[in-house]
Amino acid sequence: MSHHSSDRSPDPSPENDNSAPESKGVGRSLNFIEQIIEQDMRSGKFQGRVHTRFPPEPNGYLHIGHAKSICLNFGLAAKYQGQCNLRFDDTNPCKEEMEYVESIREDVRWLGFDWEDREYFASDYFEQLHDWAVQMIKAGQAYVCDLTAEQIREYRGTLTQPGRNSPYRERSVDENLDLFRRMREGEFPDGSRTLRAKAEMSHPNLNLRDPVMYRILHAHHHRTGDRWCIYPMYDFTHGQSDSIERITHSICTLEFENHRPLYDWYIETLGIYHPQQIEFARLNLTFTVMSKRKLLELVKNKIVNGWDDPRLPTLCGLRRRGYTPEAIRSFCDRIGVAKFNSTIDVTVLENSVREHLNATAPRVMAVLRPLRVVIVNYPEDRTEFMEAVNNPEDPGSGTREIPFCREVYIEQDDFREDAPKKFFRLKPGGEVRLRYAYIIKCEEVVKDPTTGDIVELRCKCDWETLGKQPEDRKVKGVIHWVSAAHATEVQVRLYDRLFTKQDPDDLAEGEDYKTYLNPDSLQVLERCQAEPSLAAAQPGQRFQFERLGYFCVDTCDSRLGAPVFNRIVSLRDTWAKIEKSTISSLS
RNA sequence: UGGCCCGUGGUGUAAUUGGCAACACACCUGACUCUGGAUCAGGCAUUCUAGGUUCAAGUCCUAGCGGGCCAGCCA
Repeated sequence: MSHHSSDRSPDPSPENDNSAPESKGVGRSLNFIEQIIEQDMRSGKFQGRVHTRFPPEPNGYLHIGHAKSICLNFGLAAKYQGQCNLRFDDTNPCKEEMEYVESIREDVRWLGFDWEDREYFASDYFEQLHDWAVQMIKAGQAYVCDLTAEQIREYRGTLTQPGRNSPYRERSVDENLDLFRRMREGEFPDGSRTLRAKAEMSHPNLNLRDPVMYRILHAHHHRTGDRWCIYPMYDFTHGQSDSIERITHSICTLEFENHRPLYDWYIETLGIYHPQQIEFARLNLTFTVMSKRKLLELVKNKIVNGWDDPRLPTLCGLRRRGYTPEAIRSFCDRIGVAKFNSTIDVTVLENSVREHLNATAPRVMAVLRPLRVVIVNYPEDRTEFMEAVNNPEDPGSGTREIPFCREVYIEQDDFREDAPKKFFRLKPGGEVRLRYAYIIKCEEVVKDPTTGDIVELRCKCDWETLGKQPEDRKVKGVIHWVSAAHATEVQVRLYDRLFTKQDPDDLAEGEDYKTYLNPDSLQVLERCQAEPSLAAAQPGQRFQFERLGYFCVDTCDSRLGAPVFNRIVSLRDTWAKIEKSTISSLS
């Protein structure tokens, strides 16, 4: 058995290199889709080709669940030297808009994937789809049905009972041809007729009980305008679109499993190239919701501030929050792909950003809830410049100088009048290290006489402790600080999980998922004190505020010289855990 | 009580396809540290149940149990 010493990857990729997705871990085991692909490679099923596609419907914003699908489809293509198309599945003119098309393009590109010139729309295939429908009518495999939506439902039967044939099922080919032509020409009102496939009304799979192929919809389509008033259904579109694009592996989510027999049936009936549909489990994340309906509701009801609210699992939300594409890709990589319906712990996502940002984000000091500290033995007119490391994980990032003077701000949390046993920050009479500066001792606590609030600490610094440890005692605590005279004031937005419940959809009778909205999911902190260099921070830049977390300069609300910081994710907080566990062990 | 799909630590995903259950996250110890960060070392499983086949079963067979999806002219 060989012992693996800790070896590091030779050169970490530069922060903003977002061009090429990292290759999948070599030697890792294959997921079930890769196994199918490799089998197909061996058998020559698709002549060794791999061609996938990402097929969103442009009726909403992409979220982290879509990222799983995007990474899967584009990742598979890259891994097997194939290609991946971007295809908009736009067969329903009532719900789809160009706004969504653009946001989808942007999000896929941001994630780091390139579909080159292979951007397609199902609506581009409308003419071909129509011809195929005519072909089926001529072959006696499709008919125009005059049943209303309600009647169709009645005739369909139930899960346990077979359906009955439509009375219009035996119309002649000529009559069907004529009726379908007139449907296309706009002669009939919405919902008055449909074109249905002549399949099997007693089939145990309801999808095969004479599925609707075309419906009448006098609606303006975002791309085809008013050219059509009949629109094909998903089932009559998707497989054929895959076929036209010569897709090999058509990967979709589990709920389409029941549709695969119909997917196959249309393609066999039409006698066209046959891609293989493969289904995988969609992503679920703890402490959030992922359904389009709920995301839309949160946005529409202004429970969050738009689709790119940093608390949302949308890709634009995560982007604004400060998540990196690298982090999301590595997240998608580590959650795996399977058919089991699972829920991923959100900490896996959080950890993915921490990992990437730990390696790449420059460290700075900022005090969120300032407490003034006066170092009484420090000269009033003196300023020293302390050398600070920009990123201990990246020696090449160098150092910078931070001003230090008689008055500094520290975090309110870093001082405790009644300090618990294991608290080794500042307390009355106690000592603590100011990071990159002196060890100070708290001599006096100044309080507001009326409110009793602590307003200031008067401390003394030990001149012998700059850059070295005292020999006679151990000072374990190190806290961050900002020089009061030099600090720049910034706004900080502390984001937390949107829901307080692991699974907001796991509800008792009469409960609504919105009951579990986290009231503290956003905390806005004004007048935070940051080290001077941050006045020049540019929108989109990411930093680690030492001991606090990773923060990103907001791209919308920051002003020149007045940056607004979004908390991407906190640092792991061991102290919070200790404190929490001692509290719970007391009760 | 119809059909299809799925059950492996707390959460996910593996297991060279019948050969010592591995990896990540979470959690718990400890070491180290001028970030209570990072890092390092260690701990954490009757593979849904019951039978069966086999020298050997997470993997194969049988029965059961549990979960998901489906009755849009949505995708």
